[in-house]
Amino acid sequence: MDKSDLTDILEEIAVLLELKGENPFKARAYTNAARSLDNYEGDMVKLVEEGRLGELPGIGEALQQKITELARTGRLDYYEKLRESVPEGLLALMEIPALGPKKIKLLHEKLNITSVTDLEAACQAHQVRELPGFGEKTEEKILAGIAQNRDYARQFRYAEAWAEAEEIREALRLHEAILQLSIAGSLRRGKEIVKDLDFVASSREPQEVMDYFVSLPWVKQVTNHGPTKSSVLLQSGISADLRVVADKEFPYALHHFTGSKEHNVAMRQRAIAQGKKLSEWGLFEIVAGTKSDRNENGKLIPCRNEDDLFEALGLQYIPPELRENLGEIEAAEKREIPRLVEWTQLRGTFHCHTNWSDGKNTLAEMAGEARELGLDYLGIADHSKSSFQANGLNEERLAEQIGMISALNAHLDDFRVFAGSEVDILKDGSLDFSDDILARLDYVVASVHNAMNQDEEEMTKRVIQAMENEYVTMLGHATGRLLLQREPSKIDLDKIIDCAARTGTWIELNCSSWRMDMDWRWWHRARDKGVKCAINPDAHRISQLAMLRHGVTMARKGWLRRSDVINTLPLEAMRKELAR
DNA sequence: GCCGTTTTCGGCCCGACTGTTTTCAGTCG
Repeated sequence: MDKSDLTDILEEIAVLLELKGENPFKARAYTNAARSLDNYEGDMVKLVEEGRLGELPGIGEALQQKITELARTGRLDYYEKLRESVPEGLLALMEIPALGPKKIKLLHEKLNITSVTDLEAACQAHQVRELPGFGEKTEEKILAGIAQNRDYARQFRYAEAWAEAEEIREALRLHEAILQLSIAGSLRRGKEIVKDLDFVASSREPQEVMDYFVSLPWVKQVTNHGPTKSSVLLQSGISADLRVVADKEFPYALHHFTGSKEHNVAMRQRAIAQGKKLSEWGLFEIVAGTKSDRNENGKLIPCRNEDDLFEALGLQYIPPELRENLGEIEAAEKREIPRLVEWTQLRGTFHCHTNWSDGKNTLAEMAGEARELGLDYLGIADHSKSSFQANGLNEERLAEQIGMISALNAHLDDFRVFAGSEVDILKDGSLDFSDDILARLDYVVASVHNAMNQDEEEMTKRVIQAMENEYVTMLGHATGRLLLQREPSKIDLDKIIDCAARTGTWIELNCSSWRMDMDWRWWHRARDKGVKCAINPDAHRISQLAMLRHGVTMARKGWLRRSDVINTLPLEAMRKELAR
């Protein structure tokens, strides 16, 4: 049983306990333990065998026993009994908005509902509205929720959500009652998948701003319309929240609504430990002797911006991308938050396609656009012959393209096009071109495009073999995932990272909106082993070169500095690097 | 179920909004 199976079970136990009406803090203990395990980067099996699970935060004696039983036998008696005591269909009801453990429990007890189908029928028969705490509106909300979930549990890729959020932000900016405004939430943190758009604004006329927000042209439906907080469903299917506060409250609100939830919990606990209280309304000094009355906030510690807020808690500023409670608070305390890479530091990029294979634009057009973006060099890496579905180049066409590129370079001053290839890593780990062909290129991206369902061992071996080839400059899209569409291939990224460190092979951060691969969660580890990152847009048309900006966001989320990203090298240094 | 420079018992982050009530529980983020 691997770690993710284990944490899934712990999280399920938490939900089951809630549904049974157990002590909610007990349920939370299971959630906390799951997260703690998830964050542990070492060898979990070893930890279990050595009986050192208890060293992880949030894992005490009882959970240590349960996790050990699960890890060793793949089963847990406690869990199985718990499952038997709760009808299976009830778990699915948790996905329906407006329904939580309490209401589900009541539905089950009073109407004997055990599935979404039961619930839908009961709503249609108007039985649900008769229950205490329910009513006509709740019934309608449940029916709408069931329909929407059926439609698809809507999630959105970062780049698409960002584009929409920018439009709305620009529209909001036009409103003269808005003083400060920012995108917040998981989007501001650079999560590769988001569920909604969050905005925070400050104003003296919050009601006006609320009314303006819910009447924006992209709004399909208003789901919440309060005096300081509103939620809408947009035409695109994504929902958006706006919170308005007074100007002096803006930094606290921005921090709060940027999250993550886990980061906020840790920050609040830190505040409490210092005799302070942190909420979306402010950071307060709790005056000694006063009763901890809910409405008694204490003395506000003034902060002009988020920098001040972190400083007031004895922390270095933490960029939004790092706020996942994955060590950033500890680092900030020691003043060890690195200076993260910035978009303007990128000097070029490598993995781009043209109309020679499956791209839409010509060599010259791609080069022109890259120059327009302020880059000094662009690498072309069209597909190799085995990718016939993508019109991959054979040896002759590749030779011809190399010629074209040097001709193009001849009348480009202070810009350079590098000739490369995205060479298929074949099923057996060999490459699609022979070494003497690869030797003629400026660089080589090696990628897997077929037989993506190999088992982990085979896939890992296959990719490592390719990376060991001396002509392979970098590994393309390490797992082959397509966000919200195709799961990543099974591959041991720890071994891939070790191999990259050993062979000096770069690993790509493919920032196509569908990929964002290798995932940000692995870069910190790669960085610490000295592996270089190449941020590449995998652009198939000129407009996709702009994805580089989002690639930098993901690199930042992976704690990467300028020196970790190879394509921050200026042209001359890059020429030498490639020659090496 | 976890945890402890006030605590080994009694806390556990905190507040807005909705829909139901007629002062508040449940849900959500």
